[in-house]
Amino acid sequence: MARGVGSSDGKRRPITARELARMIGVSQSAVSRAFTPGASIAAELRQKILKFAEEQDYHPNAIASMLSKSRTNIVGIVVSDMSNPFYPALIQKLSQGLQRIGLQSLLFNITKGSNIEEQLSALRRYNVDAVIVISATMLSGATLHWATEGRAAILINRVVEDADINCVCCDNVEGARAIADHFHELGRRRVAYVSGLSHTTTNLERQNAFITRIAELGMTLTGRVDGGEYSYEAGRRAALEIAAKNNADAIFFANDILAIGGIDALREDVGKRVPEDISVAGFDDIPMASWPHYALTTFRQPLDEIVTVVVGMLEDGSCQPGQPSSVRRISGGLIVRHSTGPLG
Amino acid sequence: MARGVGSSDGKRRPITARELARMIGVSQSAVSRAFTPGASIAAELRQKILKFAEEQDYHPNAIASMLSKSRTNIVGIVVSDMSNPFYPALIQKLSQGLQRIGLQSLLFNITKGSNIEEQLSALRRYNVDAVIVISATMLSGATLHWATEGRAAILINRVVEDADINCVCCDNVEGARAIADHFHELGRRRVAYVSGLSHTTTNLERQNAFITRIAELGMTLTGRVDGGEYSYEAGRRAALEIAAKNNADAIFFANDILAIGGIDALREDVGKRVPEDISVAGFDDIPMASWPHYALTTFRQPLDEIVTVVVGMLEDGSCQPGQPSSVRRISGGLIVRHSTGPLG
DNA sequence: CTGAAAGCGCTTACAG
DNA sequence: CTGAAAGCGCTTACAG
Repeated sequence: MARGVGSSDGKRRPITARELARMIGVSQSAVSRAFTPGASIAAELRQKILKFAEEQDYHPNAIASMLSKSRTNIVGIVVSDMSNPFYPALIQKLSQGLQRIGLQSLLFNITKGSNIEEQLSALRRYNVDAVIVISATMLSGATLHWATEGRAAILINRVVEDADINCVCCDNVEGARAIADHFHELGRRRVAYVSGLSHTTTNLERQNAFITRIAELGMTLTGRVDGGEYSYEAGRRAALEIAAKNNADAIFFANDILAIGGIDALREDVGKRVPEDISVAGFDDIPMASWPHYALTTFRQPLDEIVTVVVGMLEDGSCQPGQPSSVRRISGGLIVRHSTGPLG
Repeated sequence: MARGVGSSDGKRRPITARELARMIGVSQSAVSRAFTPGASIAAELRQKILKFAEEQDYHPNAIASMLSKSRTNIVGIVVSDMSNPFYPALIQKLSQGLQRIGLQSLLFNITKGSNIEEQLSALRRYNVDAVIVISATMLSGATLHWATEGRAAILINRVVEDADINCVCCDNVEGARAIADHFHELGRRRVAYVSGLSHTTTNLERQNAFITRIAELGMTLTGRVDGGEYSYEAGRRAALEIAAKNNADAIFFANDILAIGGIDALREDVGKRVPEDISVAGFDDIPMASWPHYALTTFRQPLDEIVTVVVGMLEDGSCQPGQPSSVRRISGGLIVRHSTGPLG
């Protein structure tokens, strides 16, 4: 076998509990108990052992612990698209939230094309305690089931109502309605909608709520384009398409990165003024949305609350396989900026 | 103990090698060998076992394997700042590169303020095979040594020449000189420099090379500001400071996200034209650098090559503790865009 | 090539 | 409260 990571040259083996126990003259069980909160061990013995451990730089081997407790304290985080700036922010907050309750994050970056089950096989072999799926797209229902069966699982920003699975999701209906209402108040009447991936639940919820609401308000849907992905480039292409075919005076993009691409296309490629000629709104409130050139009106996804709910479910065990699954909708908030100013 | 992730309710225990072996009527060793590439086992036996395994949905338990091989196939990735869009892109490519050679990524998101060694303690307890440190900042030399001692380690974009540690880094000197040369060709003569964190090696290299080069070229350094962090907001603040005090006709920002903030401040807050009044260049080539409003001239960090080199070092074992450490400089490339157009 | 057995370093009933 | 011992599910010399 090739050398490479893990070959043993140069690595000093760390000291074990048994060795430490022998040095102190206690049993190995005692050492284990000293490191187990709530274990039945005399306070002084624990102190003594911890002191020696410190001196000898002993740390319990987590791998051995995993094996005997059949619990890893590892959460698998399944992601597919870090190019949408919304995800890095979420992942960062999430992994920090998990760290706070003693859970580590094992990152699974799935890519289109290659065999996804193969990419996720480590999820099962490593016996992660829980799976958090952030990639709204990419995973079919079957793969999702396969990847999460028999273990705690939470989907973020993807909803599967029928299947027995936990979902934590921004309130897309609330958000899409808020955008529609906002367009209406601004006097916009010919609106268009741009989706990222039309079949995703995130999109369906936003799209249906938006279209329903504009109909209620007596506005016209002048165009609907599917970008094919949630990206800056897709937003540009979609905006061009809408500008070419429709006379929309407002566009709601399914998320911010699409909207930002859209604004650039409208201004740079088509020569439209945003917002004077056409209002643009997005969804998420990524950092770039507040950059002055875009000043994008958007519906904020409450990252902190989402993370709090997810971490809470992991902490209280309510996402365990035995438990009834739930769909948690987290309320967001409309952020009005310049991209939806008055007609000019 | 509280319920929570890992409590056993509802989880079916997966089948073990011993159970599978009994079903087939072979030894447990045989099952293990069937799953070990290169193990001495008859081809037919292996096929038979793999077939049964498939049927019974048996997968070797990676935790047990880790314990007996004392090798985890896990790489700890230490990150501190995912808000700079350069890092998500790097992490994504890196984790995919690692996955390709069978390594999983355990993410460590360290945060200012709290105890870093505590946050990194899992790095040791989990016995990761290797540590990749991406956070240029945050880690003191001592912490770095503590976190990586005795195991394979690679620093990305941070260089510690004296310590015995592996570094993979974009050629900052090449990049900073290229920017200086480019400013000079454009006829700019009064240049300023903005750092993110002045004490980081990344900054020192870029700054020193830049300042040295402009001196060689007979240009004047009219200002130097430290942003205090690599962020959009810091870039804005720094640009304002420079605009207020100096009459610079070009600014080199230590990275793109600073430069983008700088452009916005110059245009929105100070009313300067970029590039007609002042040229702006950055470093990294993040996606936003190519957005038309910024069209930022920058020095591209070759992400793919960096990842290739890192993965290669992990694969061939050259980053093992026993091996001599090395500093690998990866060559980048100047990307000229509109932000450094001719004087207007 | 194959199996029995020791061992990886913990946890945790069990008995005292 | 404490220790001896079985067990977590693999890997891998060792003997055949």
